Amino acid sequence: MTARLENKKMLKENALLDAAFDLFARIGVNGTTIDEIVKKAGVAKGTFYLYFKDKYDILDMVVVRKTTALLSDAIAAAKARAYEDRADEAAFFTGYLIDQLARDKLLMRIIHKNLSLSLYHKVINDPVRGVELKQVVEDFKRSIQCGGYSGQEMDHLLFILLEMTGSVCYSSIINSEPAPIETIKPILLKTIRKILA
Amino acid sequence: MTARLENKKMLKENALLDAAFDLFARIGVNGTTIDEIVKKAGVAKGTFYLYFKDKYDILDMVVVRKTTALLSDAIAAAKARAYEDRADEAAFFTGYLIDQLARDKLLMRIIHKNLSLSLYHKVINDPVRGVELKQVVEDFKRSIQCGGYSGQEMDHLLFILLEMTGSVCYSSIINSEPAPIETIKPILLKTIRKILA
Amino acid sequence: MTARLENKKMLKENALLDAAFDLFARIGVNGTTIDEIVKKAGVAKGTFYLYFKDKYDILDMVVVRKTTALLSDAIAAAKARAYEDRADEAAFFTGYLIDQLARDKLLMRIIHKNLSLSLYHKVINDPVRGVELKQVVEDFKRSIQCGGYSGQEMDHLLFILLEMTGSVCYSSIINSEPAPIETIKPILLKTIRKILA
Amino acid sequence: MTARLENKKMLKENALLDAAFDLFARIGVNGTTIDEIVKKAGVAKGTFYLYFKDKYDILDMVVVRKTTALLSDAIAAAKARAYEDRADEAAFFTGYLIDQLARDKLLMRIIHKNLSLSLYHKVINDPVRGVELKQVVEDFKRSIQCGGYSGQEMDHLLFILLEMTGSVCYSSIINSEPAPIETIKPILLKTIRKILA
DNA sequence: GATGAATGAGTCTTCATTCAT
DNA sequence: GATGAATGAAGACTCATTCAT
Repeated sequence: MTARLENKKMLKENALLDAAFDLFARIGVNGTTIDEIVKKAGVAKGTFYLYFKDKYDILDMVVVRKTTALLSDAIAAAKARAYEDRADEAAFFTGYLIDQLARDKLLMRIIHKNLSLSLYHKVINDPVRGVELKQVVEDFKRSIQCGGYSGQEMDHLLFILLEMTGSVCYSSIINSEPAPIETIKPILLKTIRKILA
Repeated sequence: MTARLENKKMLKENALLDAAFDLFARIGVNGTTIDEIVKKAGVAKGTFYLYFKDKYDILDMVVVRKTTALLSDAIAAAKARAYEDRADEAAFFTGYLIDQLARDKLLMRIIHKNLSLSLYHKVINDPVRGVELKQVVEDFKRSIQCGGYSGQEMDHLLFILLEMTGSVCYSSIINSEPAPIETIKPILLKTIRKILA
Repeated sequence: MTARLENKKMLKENALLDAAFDLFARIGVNGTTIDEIVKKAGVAKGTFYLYFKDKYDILDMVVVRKTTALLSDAIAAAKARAYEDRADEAAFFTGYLIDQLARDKLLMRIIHKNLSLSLYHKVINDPVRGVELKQVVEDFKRSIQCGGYSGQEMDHLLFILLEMTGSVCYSSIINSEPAPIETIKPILLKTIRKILA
Repeated sequence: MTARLENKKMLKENALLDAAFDLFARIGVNGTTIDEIVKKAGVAKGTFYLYFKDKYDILDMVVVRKTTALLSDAIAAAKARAYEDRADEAAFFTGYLIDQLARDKLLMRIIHKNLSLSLYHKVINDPVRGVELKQVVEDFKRSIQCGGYSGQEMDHLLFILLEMTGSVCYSSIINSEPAPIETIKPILLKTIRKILA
């Protein structure tokens, strides 16, 4: 296949992924039909099945793509700062993610509702960008070593922090509950700091 | 209407609620059809619409009922202990809830996936048991007054603790991720203690 | 059965007939459910079936009752005038009916859409008021004897006049099409006069 | 799309329209189900919704199609006769329509029961055949100018004549009430002539 | 590869009718 | 007679998936 044709193929696939992302985030996965996706993408219905098995297949692709892009972005931003202290870098990293998600509510919705652990592993094991991601996780763990948690506990603590951050941000960003993210963010960071103290 | 008839009506409604709870928790709300609910409940299809508007109506009823029962239960257990210290009582309360949810995975699933804030308010404003619930919330807040948070922040902190506990327990109890609840529980409680320190 | 009890029965039946008339005229026969009728009438669903076989049974009753009342009324009004000339009486009779129907659109709707010939015969053969009605018909026929129609033709002409009047009035009264009844009525009467000339 | 495919599409749509026409006329609109229509048309249920919104959508299409064909036909027949006198042409036109409807009872039923004014306007404003139709209406009006009606009244008179003709023919053709159309037709024409005298 | 017409299983929802109380 | 809870057949509509072109 020529590069040009390859390109045309990618165009269709991307159009479908973009359309699906928007509809899933706005209407919800259940409320979205294949018909709406292909119409929004401007391709024929049959074309959908050339690229994806079904609705949940494209959902996974969407989530992986968006999550990878988000994390990749955060890594690049953090690297640009060239922090010497691992803890500072981790803090910046977290804050950066919160800010991104606060800005893009659709992204927040999609990721929080559909990022399962299996998809997370798909992201982390991506041959291209997985390496950097794993590095970030390691850095993060090293930065919290001083909190009084054992090595084994630390893995779990990271998970607790992620779950806490994720679900609190979701409620705050999407529903302004119990308050807008501007109000919640400092309290959240203060709490994280207390945990890591 | 005679008491006997009234009773028969409640039997049908309860059969529907029980059937719906089980199916929602096992198969998921979307995967469950009205047909399955009525078949499991042993009533005719039309009977469903005698008591509920649609699937989401009965879902709300199920969640409210189960949440109310769970909290009511926890309150009774806490009162039986007659704690003098508010913090001790709050700790027991939290632990009791975790244990209950660990024991009943279906309950964990239903509540975590479907307890919205509006439904929470329905529970808390129940004329019969809402009073006690509000008292528990107040007690909890008083018990964490020493954590270095302002009055306003404290409300938000309670929310953060709830979200953290809820989402971590869900993952741990349902998927044993990142570890079984027996492993996670002490780390979670340790973390809460650090936050409130 | 005592008169009092008999009376209570009639109350229910009348409540049902009144409710049905209103709903049929407003929502249409197909759009109306038994449930709505009994709710509006304030009786239990089962009670409906004590008095009527189904929706179309009560519809017939409603139409016969309303048509009989309307014609009875017109006859009484015509008699009160004590016309000497049959043609004058017939003209008054027709005008009276048009005015009544123009005033009561629901009545117009019910009668035009549901007065079949079989129901008309039920009305005309009513043992109590049928005699007067037949007399009116005979009077009418005699009054148009001069129009150049044979005896056989005259029966059919009466029908033509009724159909013309009925369908034109319906459209005019209900939809103001092609113009309001005030505009149409004189043209219609002028036309009838030309036919009978 | 190829002409062949386009053709196959039209076949399905036509099959549905034909099936619907027959069922509506025979069983009535309310008595007819989508299921019966698709079964008779030999297409799948989903196909129905590809072409029509619901039962009332296809009903409108059927009525417009049939009415347009009928009038188109009558115009062609009248033109073939090349009448010099407008009144003669109008008389032929009316008679032609009555004969057609007497021959095709289903057509009579569908048109009389479902040709609303809004649909009539759809027919009359058809870009292809609407022009001729409007011409016929104008010719008709000019032909009755001598009846002693003012210009404004004439519009309404045309409506009165149409309503009279339509409802009388319906009863006579469908129910032979008060007599078969062969008997009624001359009386009806005689009456029309008297009105226009 | 791309298309989009066609399919029909699957679901929801309504409502006339029954019958135990 | 009166009630109204219960029924389940009937019907409308959706939508993922296929396949001939």
